[in-house]
Amino acid sequence: MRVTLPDGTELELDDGATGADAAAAIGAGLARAALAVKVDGVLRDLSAPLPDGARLEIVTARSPEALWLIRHDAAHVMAEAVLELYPGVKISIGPPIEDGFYYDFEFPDGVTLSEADFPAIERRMAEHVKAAEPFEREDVPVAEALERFRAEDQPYKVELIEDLVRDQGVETVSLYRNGPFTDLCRGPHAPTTKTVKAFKLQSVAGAYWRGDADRTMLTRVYGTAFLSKEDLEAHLERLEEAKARDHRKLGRELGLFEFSEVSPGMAFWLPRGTTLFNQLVALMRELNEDRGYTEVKTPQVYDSRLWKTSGHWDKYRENMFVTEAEDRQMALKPMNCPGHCHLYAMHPHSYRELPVRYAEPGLLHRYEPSGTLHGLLRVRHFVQDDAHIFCRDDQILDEVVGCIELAFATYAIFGFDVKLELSTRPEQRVGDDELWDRAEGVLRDALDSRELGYVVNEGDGAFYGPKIDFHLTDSIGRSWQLGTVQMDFNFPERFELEYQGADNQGHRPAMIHRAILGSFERFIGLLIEHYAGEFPVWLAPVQAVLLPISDRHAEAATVMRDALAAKGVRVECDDRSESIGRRIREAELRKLPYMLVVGDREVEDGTVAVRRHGSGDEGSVPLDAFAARVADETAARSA
RNA sequence: GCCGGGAUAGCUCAGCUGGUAGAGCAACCGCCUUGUAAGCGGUAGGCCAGGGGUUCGAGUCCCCUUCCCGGCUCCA
Repeated sequence: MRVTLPDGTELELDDGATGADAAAAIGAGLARAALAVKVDGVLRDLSAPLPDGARLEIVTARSPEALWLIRHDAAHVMAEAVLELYPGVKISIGPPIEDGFYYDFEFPDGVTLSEADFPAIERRMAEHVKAAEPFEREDVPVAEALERFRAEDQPYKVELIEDLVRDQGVETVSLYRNGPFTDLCRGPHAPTTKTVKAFKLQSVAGAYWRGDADRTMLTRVYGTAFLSKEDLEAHLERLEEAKARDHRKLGRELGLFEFSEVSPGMAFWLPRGTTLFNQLVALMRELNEDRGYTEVKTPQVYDSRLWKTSGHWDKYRENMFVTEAEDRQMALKPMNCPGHCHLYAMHPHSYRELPVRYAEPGLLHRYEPSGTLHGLLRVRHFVQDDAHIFCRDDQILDEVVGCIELAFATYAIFGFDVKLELSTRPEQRVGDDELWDRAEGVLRDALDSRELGYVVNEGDGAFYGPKIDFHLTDSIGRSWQLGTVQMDFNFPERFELEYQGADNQGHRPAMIHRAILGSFERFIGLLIEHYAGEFPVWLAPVQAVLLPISDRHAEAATVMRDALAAKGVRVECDDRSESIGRRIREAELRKLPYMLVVGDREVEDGTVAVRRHGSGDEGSVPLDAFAARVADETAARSA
């Protein structure tokens, strides 16, 4: 038999040869370094027989797949150690993930695991790694595997096998054994456990079996593994550095916002944070205005009647703050759409005026589960840069595409690299399937017309329509939704929205919900982490600070401050009797873009000595020139 | 909401197996009058998250509540 190597050369092998044989045929060094093979692009064990005519690639520590492989190995080694240290543990699944691996366990009653238990588990793992236990694959009939895991009292494995039989009709399953530990596993694995030299357990967490909140809560142990101790150390260091960018820490240090027990999940914005917030509101107003949106303002609290019309009372009430006044049931708005629909319906509309685009930086309240709150990234009180477009059928595609383009144009200002998701009809929904077919089709067409890549999240849409979401990851790799474009034929029906057509008849408009930043709160949280608190000039709450060298320069500096402020520069004057070194240090720590030192020379010449954050003294410039520079940078929203 | 872990001065954190709370920074008051990342001295500051219990005695042990952290489910 023969196989083809990545460089195109062909290799002649005995029939039944394995990946290991192939590696050995190429060279002894490669044979030693080989961890697995890729056969026609699929990762396989080194010990698996190769099919004739395969495209073959030897996977070594240098291959991109190597980390995935050894993290999977590490998960098995961890399960092995946990099973030994905690007899009676039930094992479920343990896959490699981005940056590491985890394994989900069910511990016996009364046993809880905490990070304090990690050293003992890690020690046991290290012993198994040192022993270089081979990973041995065995393909066994389903009946035998079931019998085995039933005998071992491993109900999760039994369930997994039963589901494989039911859903995929499998007749055999593969088991992997390392040392005394055997796991149901698709594989592949490295030849032995010895490649798992550099690993670390990181955290324990709860996780529902099969991600189902109605099922058992398992104990998930997260860890990571690398091919070398150096790589592991570097990774742990990166995590430490990421913590320094955490928006919750920077938000407090930079005096942007606070949280308090008296209002969980709702931010208190300090003056500087509010300035930042308002810059973004101004940006969105400008962008919206350029694209034909008109701003509206709608109420906070509505009679439950409105929420019954929209469907929120049925499908969304769990997430709403409900209250009572004058014997009426009222609720704070969790979304702006019903208010906007109601507003649209209050006046007749002609086909000539469509599309109607109502924008509103709308304050929303959502009663989010307590365990999900997370700094500014998940709150109960937030402002959405929301808009609703009411349009004719023939305008839908252009409008959806326009929203997508606005989103990309906006993210480009910040250098955000977003990922797209298309979410389709959920189980909890209003409207018939025909409307959903249409709505999902429009969104797909819009994405395809711009040749945009996206992943599909089946069943993840809003209860009134499918949506395109824009996602961004935070400093430690968690993904958060920013903007959204949602197609909706349901609300126009429920609110009986109409416009008068050229035929003088009433017609139903289509509706598009869209937010670009998503919420200002979440966006600012991500912005803080993105810039590590070093905001560009246009966003910086304080753009410059004047630093008079000594008390005798304070008056001149104060006059300069007022002059700059009059030209729109957000400026402070730090004339405390502290050393200039101290005041520069503090301004640097506050990450202020500009420090303006004023001494004898500057007072004399009407100049300031400009120091840019992070890059030192840039020399003196006339005060007016500095003001012009800041004005330019602010207007351009650059730098 | 669920699982696990936390909560000590404004901030970051000490406080061994129970014996009536400590540091650095910040703050405040002086002095210094300063040329590009910490000048010097002094003062004040805590119902140890809240509530119950065990104990002669609780920041320390137990229970409950609240909030926070890491995940899961859910979501902008």
